[in-house]
Amino acid sequence: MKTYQPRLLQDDLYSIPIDEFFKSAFSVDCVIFGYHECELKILLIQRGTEPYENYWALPGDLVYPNEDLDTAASRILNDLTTLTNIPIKQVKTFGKVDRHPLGRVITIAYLALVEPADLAPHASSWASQTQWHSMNDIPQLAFDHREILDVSLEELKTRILQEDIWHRVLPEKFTLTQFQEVFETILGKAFDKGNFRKKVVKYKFLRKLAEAQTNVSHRPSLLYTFDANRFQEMKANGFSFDF
Amino acid sequence: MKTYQPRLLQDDLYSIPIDEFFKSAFSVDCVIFGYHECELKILLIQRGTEPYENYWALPGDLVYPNEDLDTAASRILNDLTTLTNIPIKQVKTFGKVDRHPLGRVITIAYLALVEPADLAPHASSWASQTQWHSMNDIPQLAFDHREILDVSLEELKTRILQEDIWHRVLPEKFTLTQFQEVFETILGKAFDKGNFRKKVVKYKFLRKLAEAQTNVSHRPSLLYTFDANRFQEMKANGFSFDF
DNA sequence: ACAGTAATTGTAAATTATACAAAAAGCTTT
DNA sequence: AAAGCTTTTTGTATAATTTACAATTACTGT
Repeated sequence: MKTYQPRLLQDDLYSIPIDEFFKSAFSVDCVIFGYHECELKILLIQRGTEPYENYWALPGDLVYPNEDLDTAASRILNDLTTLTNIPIKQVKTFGKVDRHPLGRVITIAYLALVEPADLAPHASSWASQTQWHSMNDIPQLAFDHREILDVSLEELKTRILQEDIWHRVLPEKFTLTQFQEVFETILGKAFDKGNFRKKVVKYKFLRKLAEAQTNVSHRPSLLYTFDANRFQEMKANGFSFDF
Repeated sequence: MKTYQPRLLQDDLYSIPIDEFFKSAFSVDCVIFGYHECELKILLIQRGTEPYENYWALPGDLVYPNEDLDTAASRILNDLTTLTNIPIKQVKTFGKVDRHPLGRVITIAYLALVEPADLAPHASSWASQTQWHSMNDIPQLAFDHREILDVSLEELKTRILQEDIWHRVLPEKFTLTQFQEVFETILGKAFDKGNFRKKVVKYKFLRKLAEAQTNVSHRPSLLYTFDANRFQEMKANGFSFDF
């Protein structure tokens, strides 16, 4: 039988039949955060089968033998939300030996931030249900999903400063207050309104429109749009918010 | 035969025997950067077997069935350098379907920064040789290792600002100029000496000693040590250099 | 018209960054 | 021993940015 000779070791102590190495699987777990009106949520499914039956869990699936990892992540997100073209990016791989009761399964976590209102209401024609949970009230989770969620939240805090993922959770035309609220909610801290506004306006990728809010019982706010091109240019030069 | 029913799909189109999923393997590739006197290097091995025989490659190995990912990374680093207790952290997982000619193998990249002089000279009792290469002169690499290296270099630039990995490439007692050179080399840009010094001194985790350099043909520099406790405290509060 | 509310603009003080220049402390050369 | 060379170390004047507020504005509802 052909054996796998570890390339880095000098003796034969650890010779293991190569087949033993090709008995693993990997899954992708999607950490799908939702933001709506100052609340951060997380999309969870309730498992319909063992192991961890009835537990809440991050939506995930095994990766098909001929499927790229990134493709698998997009597929799962799409199956679950019907959303397409959502940027979804790798966070980290979790690979403890005993993390999965059924065998050696490592999982690659992916992260996305979406607007919950964009989701097609998902009739659960299969056993497990899908539900948004507030980040302030997370049930016990299956596997090591709590750890994955914690790590991903930290990653979200980093990404929101570097990428334009906040764009997806705001309407096409938005106020600077709405913009500020996204950052306050996700980063978990408040900013001085006047100073925050001056800081972001000077970057020039938020473009002031001629329109204003209507039907608000106070001074109406001017509306802004996002100039994605300008942002990409700045990102290419290493731009990042320093909140 | 038992089949794996993808949890997220509503029909049976994709039912695949579950065995098909457990035919993958994963490897760990170590991106070991070395810094010495204003030069950044990378540790490569020359492969002694197919595929990619004779190509230079990042040192890596398949992960044993009962081995944690982090453990595998430390093992490989230790086999190669005899170094222990080096912090080595995950960068990213690379999982294109066709990245490995022998089957479905995804690889998890890990990163470390070490002082080349610390390495026990490694008699190559096995076919492939191990060698430091300047980052300015990288040969063609096996698999997708060039991409892995590029991503890891970017990650190194981020980590050097947030973690104390620079500590390992400096002697116990070092000058502020040496300290500055590490950052200049890795980030690839120069800083004003006076201003750089003032900025880092005010953080208080570099402690001035009563000693100075000797036998230098110019004003001798005062020596500093690193106060790791103070740094950890600051890191816990979100500290990061803003060079 | 007036009160209530949040948006927007303004500003003074404090802090930090930047670009240099000057002084200091060794060795080396004359 | 003095003068020169080199790099460290400290200083400084200016510009730029941050911060904490205050003042003003523009709507709705009474």
